[in-house]
Amino acid sequence: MATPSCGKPHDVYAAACPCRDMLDLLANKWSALALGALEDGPRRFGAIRAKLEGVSPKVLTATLRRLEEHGLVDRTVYPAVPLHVEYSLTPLGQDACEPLALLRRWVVDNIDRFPGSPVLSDPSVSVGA
Amino acid sequence: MATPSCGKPHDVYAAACPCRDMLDLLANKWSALALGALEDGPRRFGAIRAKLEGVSPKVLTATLRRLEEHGLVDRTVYPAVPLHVEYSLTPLGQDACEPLALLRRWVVDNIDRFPGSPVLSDPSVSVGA
DNA sequence: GCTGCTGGTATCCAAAGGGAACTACGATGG
DNA sequence: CCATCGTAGTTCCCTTTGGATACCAGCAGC
Repeated sequence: MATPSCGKPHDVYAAACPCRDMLDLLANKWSALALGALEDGPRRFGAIRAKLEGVSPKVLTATLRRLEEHGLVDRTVYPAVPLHVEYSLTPLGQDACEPLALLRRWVVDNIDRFPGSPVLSDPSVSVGA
Repeated sequence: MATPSCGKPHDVYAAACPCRDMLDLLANKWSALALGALEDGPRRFGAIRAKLEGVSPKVLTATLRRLEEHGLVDRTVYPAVPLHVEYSLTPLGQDACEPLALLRRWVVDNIDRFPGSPVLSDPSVSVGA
């Protein structure tokens, strides 16, 4: 159990607990995807951008910087000729990937159960064809 | 493994996949907290609001409506005198709680590893005393 | 000197988040 | 009769974040 220095147990439901900020950081679409993109090893900005389809460079930069600030990713610049920047997970970031990977996976595995998926209501579409 | 009816595997990294929307819904601070607040059974609006310290009624309403729309929670109105509204998890919502609970728990368990936690840099505070 | 590659900023606009006050409803009660 | 309370929101306004597009810097090669 968390043994906080503040003398009371950490609780994501408490507004003042730093947990709240961490949850806000991790419980975020782009953070969850970006960390997942680094699971297989370091990646360059362009590669992450390509993997996270639809992310704008501004938002991706902001997301990565925020993750870096909180010690979840490392940013390494190789000042070679075409400039080369690599992002990688810190040990903490790797650990954080586990629950996020489970969440991403749960979504993928259960998406067809959601109402509103055009999928469910139309048996005529070729299933698994 | 997800066997999507669309013929190709679902992928949260694909911009066009409905998974993206689901991830956006679940990978959200207030959604994660609100679903967790309903894990122990139905709760009333006021109770949820009290548990999720710091949430404004506007945002809570929006969050719950969005979860309801996507079939994760049920909203039941008891038109008694003082008006009574209960929110509860659907089976899908209950399932979604598992990965979210793991995430919340990971945050609580690992918060002290984060740099920037005032905690780490000050051994004078009684840790686990 | 122009193009291309890489890794971003700058700019602008729309959407979401957040705080505080206000509404509707009927019971209760002075 | 009017005021007050409790519940569950809604409305307003402002700030923050997200998102799309355009542009910039440094250097290789042509």
